[in-house]
Amino acid sequence: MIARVALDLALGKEFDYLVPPELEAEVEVGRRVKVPFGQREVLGNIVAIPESSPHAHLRPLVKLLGRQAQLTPEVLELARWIADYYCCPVETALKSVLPDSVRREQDGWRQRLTVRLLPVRGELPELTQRQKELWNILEEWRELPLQELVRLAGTTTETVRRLEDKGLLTITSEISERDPYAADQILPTDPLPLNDDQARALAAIGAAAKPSDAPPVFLLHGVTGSGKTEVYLQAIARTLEAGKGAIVLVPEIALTPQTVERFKARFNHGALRTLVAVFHSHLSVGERHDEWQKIRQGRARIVIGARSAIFAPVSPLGLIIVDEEHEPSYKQEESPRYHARDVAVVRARRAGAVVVLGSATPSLESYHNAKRGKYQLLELPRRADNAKLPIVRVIDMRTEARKAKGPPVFSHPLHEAILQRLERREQVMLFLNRRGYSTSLQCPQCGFVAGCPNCSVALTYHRHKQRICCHICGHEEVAPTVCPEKSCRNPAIRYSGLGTERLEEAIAKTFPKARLARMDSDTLQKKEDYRRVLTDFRIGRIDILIGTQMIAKGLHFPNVTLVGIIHADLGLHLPDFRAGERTFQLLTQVSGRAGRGDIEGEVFVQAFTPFHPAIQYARRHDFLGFYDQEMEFRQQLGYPPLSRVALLTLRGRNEDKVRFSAEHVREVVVKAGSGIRDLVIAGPAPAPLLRAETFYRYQIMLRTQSMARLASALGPSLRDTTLPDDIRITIDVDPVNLM
DNA sequence: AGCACGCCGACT
DNA sequence: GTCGGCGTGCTC
Repeated sequence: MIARVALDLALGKEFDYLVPPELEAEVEVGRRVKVPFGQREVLGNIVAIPESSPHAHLRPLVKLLGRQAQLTPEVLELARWIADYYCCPVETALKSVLPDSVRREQDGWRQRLTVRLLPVRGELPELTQRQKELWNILEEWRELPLQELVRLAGTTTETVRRLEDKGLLTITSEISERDPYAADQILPTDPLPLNDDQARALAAIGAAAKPSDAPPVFLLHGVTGSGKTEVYLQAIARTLEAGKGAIVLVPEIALTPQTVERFKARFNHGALRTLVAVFHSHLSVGERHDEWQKIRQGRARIVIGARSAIFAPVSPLGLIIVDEEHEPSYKQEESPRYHARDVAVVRARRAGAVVVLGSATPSLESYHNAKRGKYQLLELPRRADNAKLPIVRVIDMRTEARKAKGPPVFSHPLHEAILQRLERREQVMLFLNRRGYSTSLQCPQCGFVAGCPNCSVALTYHRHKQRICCHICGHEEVAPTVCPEKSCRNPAIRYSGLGTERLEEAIAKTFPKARLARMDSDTLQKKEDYRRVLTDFRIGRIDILIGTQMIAKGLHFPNVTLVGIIHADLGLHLPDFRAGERTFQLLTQVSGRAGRGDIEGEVFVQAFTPFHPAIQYARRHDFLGFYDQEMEFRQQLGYPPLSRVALLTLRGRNEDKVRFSAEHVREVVVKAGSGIRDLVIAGPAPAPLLRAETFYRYQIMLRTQSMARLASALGPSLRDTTLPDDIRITIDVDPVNLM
């Protein structure tokens, strides 16, 4: 018997081993193994059991790990698809598909000494005072961890051992499952009544769950607060009733205890009682192992987690939900560079499962698929509590700048609105997607700009630290007080461009009585900080919350009636064809923070290009209008979703060498893609950020409608291309970040 | 990935 | 004479 093994080394090659006769019965595809490899031993996964091997001399495998195949056939196939489509070795795909916690050689279970009461035959023997107390406690519990018993009885393990010697109890080592949510008190909840739109969506999803050969992908387009989660919960309930499991993907930042609790509360109790497994980056290795095993063993049938939860071994799988499907965090920015939303669609199709992609601002890709009938569109156009969408006012900062001497931090109307909220004891959120004090430091006399020595960006001034910092590589230096240019030394160096630190200062100066908090990665060093600030804000200990990205998503505070977007066009002019889409999404999401509950919200959008479509359509809450307009632009330039993109990036420390290698790679691509009619090859060109972390980068952008074909041609031919060893190449299929 | 093999320069 | 630098090639 032969086992074909993909080793835990990205060699892009599988190796065959003999199966020792005594292991033949246990060997199966997907199982982890330890095998000899040259002078050492390495771990890997059995990926096939072939009849014969092209190799004459096979060595026997050392041992099998675990009790059953860690990779289900379904997940293994998914890894193969990822390797093919995202152009990486299968081993690299396998690395993402199986969590580290279940790849290890030693068993991942936590063993604990457990004390169990034994039946007493006849008379109870003579016991000391301490022993008697211990006995009484154990009689009540019958079985409990040794540590626990010792704590309760206030004695030492020695006393317990004495009782063991007398034959009154046994001490055994047993698996004890870790529960990251053990401390939480979760009260059960019942399904909520649905409004007509929700009921219609649920009915469509439910009808699709009936066995069929091609269950549809639904795009659930629901405005912020339209009650998408309740639809998810009830759709999951129906999936469980049909005897199948579900995977729920949420963006990492939305994976808060509240989100998890909402799912646990519904399914940990009642007739459909099932365990809910949770995956997120803050779990320990051990917790992750136990959560994974819960699913693998079928004790948990619902998984909620971030990107990598799409690989959870749920079987049979009936439903996949991808909440906030437009979120860029679903794209993994290292190899394998997969997009969890797209993997979800592929996995569901193969498993015969239903997919629900939910968003208030769907990605153009998904909405386009819905429009051309590839996905089925479900709409939730109203807020579930019938609250109105906030009024959005766009403020032209050009005229504001003309009125003042230079651009003000906040406009007159926003100033007035903040004053009014403070008087009414309502809360305000101010959003500015840029941290630090000012974005650049410039000498007006000689033109000097403080730039990063490692990256092609200006250094950001951080006033609190009195340093200038690079937001790409982390380089820092002391902020100069005079122009550093030797021949200049001008003391009047100028700081320009607004960051959250300066916004906070300006607010503090203008509204001295208001209680402020700033949330960005500079103020939040620990994750408790995040929770603490949000709690303070929720209970009204803060009047004005200032923040970057991180306050934009998913948070809801009923007393927030005003949201100010300080610089709406910040991201609009980035060299990225999705700049408009991102801005539209961000403005819509941030606006959604205003006015839940019974008070109508108001949003002020400050912009220097107030008539830009991304801003105007967001102002009118008009997704469809934005979509049509943006699609026209994408069409003209042949960008996604009308084509698909693959981005090749070469990086190295010598710019000429990088450029030269990129030219060479272009030739390789021309050859590999010769069979693809609509292939457009652009570049090589310097990356938008030419230098990052001391590396020069050049890019080649490929566009085609047949990405699967291109990818499977590209992967092997680029792997066969030899480049200088100080030049690295990455292939990003369906890139989300073009920088 | 990591380890051996191999072929040239410095040194107890 | 031996120790060790890291280029090249191989591992079923």
